Amino acid sequence: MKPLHNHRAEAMQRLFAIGAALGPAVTDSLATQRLTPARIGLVQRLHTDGAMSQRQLADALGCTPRNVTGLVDATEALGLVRRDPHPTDRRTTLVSLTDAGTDAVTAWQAHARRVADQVLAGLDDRQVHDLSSALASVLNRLRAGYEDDQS
Amino acid sequence: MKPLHNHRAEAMQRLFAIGAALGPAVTDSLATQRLTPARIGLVQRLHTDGAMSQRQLADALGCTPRNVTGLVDATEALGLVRRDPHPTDRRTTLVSLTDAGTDAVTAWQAHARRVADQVLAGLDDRQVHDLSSALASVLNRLRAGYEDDQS
DNA sequence: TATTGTTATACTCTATAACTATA
DNA sequence: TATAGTTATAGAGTATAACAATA
Repeated sequence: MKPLHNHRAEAMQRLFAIGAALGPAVTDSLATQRLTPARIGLVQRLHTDGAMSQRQLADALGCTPRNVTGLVDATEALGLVRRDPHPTDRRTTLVSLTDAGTDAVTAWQAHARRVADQVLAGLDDRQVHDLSSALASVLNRLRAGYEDDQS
Repeated sequence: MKPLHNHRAEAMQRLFAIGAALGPAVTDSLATQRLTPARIGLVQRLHTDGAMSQRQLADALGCTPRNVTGLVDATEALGLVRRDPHPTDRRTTLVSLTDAGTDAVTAWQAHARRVADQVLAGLDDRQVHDLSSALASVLNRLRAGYEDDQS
């Protein structure tokens, strides 16, 4: 029996639990605005990377073009994004943020930051620093090793 | 401008990223068995806490009784769980794991442990220990502060 | 009258496949 | 022939509300 391994299992359990709790802690507040995680993801992507075609959105979000159609339909109905024709390619639809969409992103990011401050309030600066570098290592492993698993 | 706050924002971004990546890293492997996160959650709960009524399952999983009906229908069709009449209360249905259900849980936990070993491989024991205690603090904040947000 | 689990209905996210318009 | 976005269809998770059987 290796006690070291138990520590690792415990750390992973906590990572899982935080992952499961962190999303809802931030996204539950969106429900009143008829927003959802997938929709805020679309709007946020446009805020980060600027206007793009639906095809580019599908690639950026890692989903199908059909899914993008639905998400753009929903956020367009909410007045957060706008469809415009592409200047040269008449097949293509350009999706861009409206002013209301920009407001929604900034309000959501402010809320996420408040949650962050609250969640990390129990740690001093040194602990936050150590946590952050450990998480960076975990992230690298997760991203690097994940593709290998598929093969 | 407070640089300390940037460290905290960075740590939170990494927590979010890990939360978003960790789930799929473990649950994608279930798709071939027609299992899903919600279904494995039900089966795992029965493995942890033993047989219980659907009402108790709804409370334990934090969802509606209607949702439990669907999840039990699906996992029962897969042969992982079984519905039995309650010995005294004829309204109640007792849900319990089958042998195949137990096998599915242990196989899934073994897979999750392999992912854990891979993900934490970049950290030494001391770092794992520090990470784990920092995560415990974050978890406490998350669970304690979350209810306060609602009020 | 309250509780258990169901049917009925609806919304969201997601996917594949077939189709239209355009390149 | 290939690409962009759509309609058609489907499965999964989730919710509320109405209902039947039982307590």
